Amino acid sequence: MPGTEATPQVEDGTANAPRPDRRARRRLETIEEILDIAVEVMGEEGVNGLSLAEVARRLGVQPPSLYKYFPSLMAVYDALFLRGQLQHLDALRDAMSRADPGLPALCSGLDASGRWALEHRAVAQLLFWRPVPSFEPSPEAFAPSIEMVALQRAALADAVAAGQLGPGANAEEAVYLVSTMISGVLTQAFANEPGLQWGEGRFTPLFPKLMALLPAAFPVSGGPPAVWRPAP
Amino acid sequence: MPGTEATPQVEDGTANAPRPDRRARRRLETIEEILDIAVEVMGEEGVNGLSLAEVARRLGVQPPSLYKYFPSLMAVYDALFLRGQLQHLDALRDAMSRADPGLPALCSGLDASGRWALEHRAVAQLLFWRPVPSFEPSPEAFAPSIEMVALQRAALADAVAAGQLGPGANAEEAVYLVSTMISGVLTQAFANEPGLQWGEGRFTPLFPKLMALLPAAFPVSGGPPAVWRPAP
DNA sequence: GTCTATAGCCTGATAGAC
DNA sequence: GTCTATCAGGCTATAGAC
Repeated sequence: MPGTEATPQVEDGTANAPRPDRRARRRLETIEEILDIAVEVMGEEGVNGLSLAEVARRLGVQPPSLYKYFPSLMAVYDALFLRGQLQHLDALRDAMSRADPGLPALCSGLDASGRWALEHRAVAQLLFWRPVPSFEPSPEAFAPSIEMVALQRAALADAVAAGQLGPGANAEEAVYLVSTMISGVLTQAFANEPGLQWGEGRFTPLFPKLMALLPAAFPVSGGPPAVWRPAP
Repeated sequence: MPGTEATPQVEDGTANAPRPDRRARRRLETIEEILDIAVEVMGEEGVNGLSLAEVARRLGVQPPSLYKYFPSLMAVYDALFLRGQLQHLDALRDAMSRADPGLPALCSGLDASGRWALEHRAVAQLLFWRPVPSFEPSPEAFAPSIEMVALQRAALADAVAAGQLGPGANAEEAVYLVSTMISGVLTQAFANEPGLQWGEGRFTPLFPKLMALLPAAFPVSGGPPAVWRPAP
C-alpha cells in the first residue's frame, strides 16, 4: 500500500536508505525468482527432486541465504502450491467467462485447465497428484481449490437450468465425475507422453469425447442411466 | 528343474554341502523378502522414498549385503516393476476369464484391475504413474503391459462382434479411452482418499458409471458420436 | 554371503562474522 | 542479506576381511 510511509521520496530512490517499499518489492522479486527456479528444478529432477541446494546453485547464492526467504523446504513447496493454485484458477475462470454459461463454459474451462496443466507439468503434479508424502499444503494454499470446485459446480447447475444436462448433474457426484475425466487424461499424458502438448498424442484428444459423454451420463429425459454392476 | 544334479540327496539335506537347488531356492526367497520390504517402505515413504539402506535396516542386514542380490537401486525398482506387472496382469486376466466375453469381461477385468491397484498402491504408482524420473523400466519388465493392452483390445473386439458396442470400439482409440477412465478414477482415489478401499469414497464408485458410458461413446447404430469442439 | 570400513556424494538447517 | 563454516545426517556403492 503506497503512502503508508510518512517520508515521501523520489521515485528512482538514490537516497542513502532505500525506500521500504522498494526493498520489499525487491524481496518479492527474489522470492518469485526462487520459485521460478524451483519449478525448473522440479521439471528436470521430478517434483520430489527439488532441493534448496540446487536452487541456490542456480540462483548463484549459498544455500543458507535462501533461509532468509523461506524457513524450510516445505515452505517453498507451500508457496509453489499456492502460486500454482492461483494461476490454475485464473486460467479456469478466464476460459469459463469467455464461453456461454453452462456446458460450454464447463468444457472451455476444463480445456483451459488441461492446457495449463500440460504447460506446467511439475506444478500440476504437485497440486493434484500429491507426490511428496511429507508435504501437506497449508489451508491458505489449499483455499483456491475450493473456489475451483465451486466454479465447476455452478457451471453444471447452469447446464441443468439450461436443459443441457439432466438434473443428475446437480449432484455432488457430477463434479467428481468431471474431475475424474480430466484427471485421467492428464495422468495418461504425463506418464506416457512427456513433451507433447495439449491436443497432441493419444490421450489429450480424448478430452472432447469425454465431455461429449456428459449428456449421456446425465440424460435430460429423466430415468436413471444404466450402470454396469460388478459381480459379487 | 529337479534331477539336473548327478548326486541325489535326502530331502531335508543335512549333508555337508547344501543341494544347489536348495541354495537357489533360499536365494529366491531372500529376493522376494527384499521386494516385499521395498513395497512396505514405498508405502510409507512414497515411491521415491525407497532406499536400500532402509530395506537393509528392516531386513536386519547391512546395506552392502543387498548388493549380492541386486546390483543397484534401479535394479530393485525394475524387479518391483516386473513383479507388479505380472501380478496385475494375473488379476486382470483372471477376472476377465470369469465373465462373459465382450463388455462384461472388459468391465470385470478393469474392476479387478482397479481393485488390485488400490490394494497395491505403491506398486501401482510405480507401474502407471512413473514417479521416479531416473527410473526407466527395462523392456523385459515392460513386456507384460503389452499383453495387458492386447487383452483389453480383444475384449473390445468381442464386444463389437457381439453387438454390445459399435464398430468405433475397434479403433486404437477405444483402448486409450478405457484406460483413461480407469486411470482417472485411480488417480483421484490415490490423491484424495488415502486408506479407502475400492468401492468406497467419492471416486471409485464412479467406475461403473464410466463403463456404462461406453455404449454412448461407441454407439451401435452407426453415425459418429457428438464431440464438443474447443474454441480456437 | 555376511560383515566392517569407508569413499564420496548429497541433503536440510543453524551459528555467527561481516 | 550475504557470506563461511559446520553440524548432523542421509544415501549409493565399493573394497576387502572372514
